[in-house]
Amino acid sequence: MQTINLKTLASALGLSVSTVSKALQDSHEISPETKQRVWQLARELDYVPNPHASSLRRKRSKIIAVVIPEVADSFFTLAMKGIEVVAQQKGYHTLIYLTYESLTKEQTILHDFQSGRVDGLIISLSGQTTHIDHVTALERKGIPVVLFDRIFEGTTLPLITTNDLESGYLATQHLIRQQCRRIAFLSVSDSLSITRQRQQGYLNALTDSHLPSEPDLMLTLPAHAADQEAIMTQLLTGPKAPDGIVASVEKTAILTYQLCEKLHLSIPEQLKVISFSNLETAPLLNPSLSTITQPAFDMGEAAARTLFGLIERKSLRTMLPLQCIPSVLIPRRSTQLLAG
Amino acid sequence: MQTINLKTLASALGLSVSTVSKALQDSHEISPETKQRVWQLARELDYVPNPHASSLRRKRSKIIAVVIPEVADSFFTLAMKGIEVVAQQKGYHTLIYLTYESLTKEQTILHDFQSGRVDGLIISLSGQTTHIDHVTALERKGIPVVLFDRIFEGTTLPLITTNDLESGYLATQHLIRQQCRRIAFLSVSDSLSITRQRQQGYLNALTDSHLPSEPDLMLTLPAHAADQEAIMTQLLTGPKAPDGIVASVEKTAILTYQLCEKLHLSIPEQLKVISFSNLETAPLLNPSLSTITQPAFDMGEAAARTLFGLIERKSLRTMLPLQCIPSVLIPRRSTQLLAG
DNA sequence: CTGAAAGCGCTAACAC
DNA sequence: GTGTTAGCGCTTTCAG
Repeated sequence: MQTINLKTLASALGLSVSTVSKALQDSHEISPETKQRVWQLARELDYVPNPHASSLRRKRSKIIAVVIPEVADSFFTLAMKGIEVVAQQKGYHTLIYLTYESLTKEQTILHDFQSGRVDGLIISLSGQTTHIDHVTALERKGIPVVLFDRIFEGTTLPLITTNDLESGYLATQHLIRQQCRRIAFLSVSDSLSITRQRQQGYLNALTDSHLPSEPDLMLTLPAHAADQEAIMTQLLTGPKAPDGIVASVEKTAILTYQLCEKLHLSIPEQLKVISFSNLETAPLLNPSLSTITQPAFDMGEAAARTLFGLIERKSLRTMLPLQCIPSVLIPRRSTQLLAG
Repeated sequence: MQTINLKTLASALGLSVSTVSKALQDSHEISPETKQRVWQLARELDYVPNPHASSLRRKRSKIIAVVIPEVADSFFTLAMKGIEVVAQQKGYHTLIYLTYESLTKEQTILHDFQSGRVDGLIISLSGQTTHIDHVTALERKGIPVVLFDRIFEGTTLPLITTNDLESGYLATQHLIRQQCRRIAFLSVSDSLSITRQRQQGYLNALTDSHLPSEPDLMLTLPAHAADQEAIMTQLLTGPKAPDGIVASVEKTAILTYQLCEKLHLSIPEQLKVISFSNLETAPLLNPSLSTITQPAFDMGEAAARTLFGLIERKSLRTMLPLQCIPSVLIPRRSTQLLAG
């Protein structure tokens, strides 16, 4: 089976390659009749243009890259979908990369993009990422980048976030109103801006309610599952155990639930829990989990739209305002105040 | 900033382009000294090869495509991760496409791959897909394809599945042993082979236990959420309501839970539920959900390994045996038999 | 061991 | 309105 390309079409039609090329692109310089002939034959022979040749020549690939730390989290799954919807609509293809929270991997992946492999990048930073030289390097090479969710503070790159500081505040305030007095804050990385924001919100809420902040109650869990469990057990069973938990990451809330079951601690009686989460099953958990629900899909969509904005009219690279799409607090049974 | 390519390197080193190219590929025809010089300069100037040029010339792209119906399901999220791990390890890039259960979209996406955009494809078919001409067309053009999870019966394409028939049987048998007598089977598509397999397992189990199969108890839910709810409510509140449910798709189990809460039906007292699912939170639901847990990650990994096997030694395209990775039944409270 | 040359398939000046 | 030409950046014969 001979692969069919512009040359095939051209000679079959007695036209030049360039005429066929222009006809297929519906160029105004080609007569309607010729276009018709070209289109028809192309359809008959099922011509599919070679994207590598086109990308090489045009110096743009119609491909974007999405780089995220993990996918086992409902947030990223939803965000990815938001991105994919827009990309498909725009006729772009989407390369996906997971960094597994590793800065090295992130750097390697991004470095490759110097080559012109992709026309733009949407990235949520790894938990290890403490500087973004590898990201700004791309920007400088003219490859548009949009940071979303796990952004980096103090950069002029376009950012899509949610109101992490405020949400951290509201989550904590909610627990305080439910009469918690010893509130723990759980995270998995302390280098991330979203974690710091959420934690700052937590601290602000404590301050505003004249509650002390105790370092022992602010836990950054290690990567390894066994260690996580040990540390958490220590927290929950210690003499100064908390009566409320703000889980800044879905995973830590799940861990809390698991341990509470194991340790026979009852939620919300002995411990109230609220989590940043997009779990569809949050209302169905035992007990149903109070959440700060992030607009994951919308954030993905916004990131993609912003990126295509930059790709399509690179010229006017005006400073884009930070786009902040608010999260919502949904109280459920896990933070319910019980009579008695 | 001038983009640096082979020509840049070559002239800077006083070598020819082809020598530099070969050196970078560590070809044996190049002297060690020359290689050293080339490598060093390449590193200094931060040379990154242009993949489009390379793909065009070599006629392979080092890119694979993953086409799946949805991503909002924990199965596909995990499977994707399994694929990505292998791809990254093999130095391949991964394009991701969602079909949103649409055959048309699936066809459009696959048609584009005729162009040589990707070196191989891993696909789980859309719910609408009733023939796979568009898939075999790729195979015939020499592009390896692996079907996973939602496969098509009666094809010689390599297949990665789990034991759907047996699992359907076991799930149903489990409910029967828990003294259910009117067991419903919920699905979202009846054209899919996995659905048919699971349903056949369900039917076999009924037969083996001398229970009648009632058409009214086999529900294929429509795509639209509102309709789903109406139909399910009718099922659950009707005069011939079931006392057990086999949910062949995670989504339908979640729906069942939601409606039971709304309708004040208690699980497992009035209704027992078991679901095909990979929900991490299944043990934490209220009540904890009995599941048939599919080896999602392993299936993704197996699919990717199989694909790379085909890509890397296309020649020996021996008939690959169907790979079946078994699921496991995990009984939890939602099917518990209660005293009294 | 190194280099010259051809060309992958497509696009974009620039002629005519 | 159509064709000619010259590459995009890389790989790969084939000479030397």
